[in-house]
Amino acid sequence: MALAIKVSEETFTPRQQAVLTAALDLLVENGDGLTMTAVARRASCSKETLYKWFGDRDGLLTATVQWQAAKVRMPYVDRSHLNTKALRASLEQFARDLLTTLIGEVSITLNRTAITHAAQEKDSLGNIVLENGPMAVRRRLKPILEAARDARLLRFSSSEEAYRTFFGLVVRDVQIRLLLGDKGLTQSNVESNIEADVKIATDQFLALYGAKANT
Amino acid sequence: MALAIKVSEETFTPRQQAVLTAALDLLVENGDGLTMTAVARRASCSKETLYKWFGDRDGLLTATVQWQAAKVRMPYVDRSHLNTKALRASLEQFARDLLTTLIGEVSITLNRTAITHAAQEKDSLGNIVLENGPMAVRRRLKPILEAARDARLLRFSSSEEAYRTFFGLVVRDVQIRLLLGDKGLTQSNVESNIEADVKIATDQFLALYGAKANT
DNA sequence: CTGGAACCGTACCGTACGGTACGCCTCTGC
DNA sequence: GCAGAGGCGTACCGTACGGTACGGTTCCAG
Repeated sequence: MALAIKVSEETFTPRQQAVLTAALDLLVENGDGLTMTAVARRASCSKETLYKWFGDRDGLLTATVQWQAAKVRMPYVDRSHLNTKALRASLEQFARDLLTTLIGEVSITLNRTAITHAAQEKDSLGNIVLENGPMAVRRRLKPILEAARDARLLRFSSSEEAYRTFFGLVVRDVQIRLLLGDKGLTQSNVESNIEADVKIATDQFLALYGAKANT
Repeated sequence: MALAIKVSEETFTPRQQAVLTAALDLLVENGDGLTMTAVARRASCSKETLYKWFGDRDGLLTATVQWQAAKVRMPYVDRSHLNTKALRASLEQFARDLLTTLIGEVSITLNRTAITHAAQEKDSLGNIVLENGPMAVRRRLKPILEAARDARLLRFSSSEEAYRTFFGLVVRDVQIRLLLGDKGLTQSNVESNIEADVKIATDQFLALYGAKANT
């Protein structure tokens, strides 16, 4: 419902961004404890303003998720002169950014919110998160993989399969465990192992798809 | 906070199971549309009975998740005479069961419910799902991997790392996409590819950890 | 100075839902 | 046959929250 907000083009005023920040903070702190009253109080604005700007609760939620999800950064990779070393570095950078992002509280919150939403025939939030998460990775990674294949650095028949393998090797069971609130997997705990995990995943990926002897 | 229901030992009466079935159905259909009134109506019982049996809404939810999650089946594997072929078959069976389970509507619903719950400092449901999902796989898979290592069929330094790699290779981005409600990934769509995906994942795992030449 | 737009704060309304109470029925043990 | 337990259906209560209305304040344009 609400207004179909196209945040992609729309620029939120600083005041509106402050409101969205408040909303996100509440989401992170409280999960779905996001009530309009709470947001209004936190942002020191009136509920009427919230409804005027965002239409309804769903609109506010959508704007918040959209606005935050768009902030996810993906590494740019120079595709012009790929060699074994540069490819490895690029892959490691991808893995590092992916892991760093998805163990962050913001990512966990956004994913949880979108999944909760998806549990009610509403897929809009899910699509936003998908588009800025896995699909963004795929869009950015595939061209690199294909360039590497053209440069005879990688071998695979389906770049889709290669991308999914990379994703699986990097993410493993980390994301689902974090989403489920696994206590044995604190954020700092994972964080300290990122570098090692990045290296393992990249090694494994190159072992599977590398054209030459691995490593 | 309800009664601490220990479903693990407790046997639900058929009538109670009928109620839990109704609750699960509502969860599957409606996500969080699970209201006490709806369950009572669907199960043709009184709300008073629900509260008597399950304490409160959370208790009913917990019982439902617990009861269903415990139904997840994991393949038993004969560890006595492992050889290359048997190992491959076992791994494929694991991959097949894992994929089949987690693309099912019940699994998706339980995971979504638990994640929604985890978004509110409540980790009980998350722990139940974790314990019967990823952790159950780990418990069952690790001994096999270690037996295979002892039999010189696999090589790895950490069975934990090997398990996680297997999990990642099998699950890839399928689960998160389903949880987020990705429309490009219908259940039947994935289902028809299970066999191929199982084979790919197993091949890849053996390529990485197999002691001899791969395949 | 004045009119109006934007917005804050708060009070208010309607509803949905968790939880309780109660009357009535059915089935079982004595 | 009868008492009591278990359970169904429904009415009811309290509250939390989405959404609206409105008075008061600030700020700007003319």
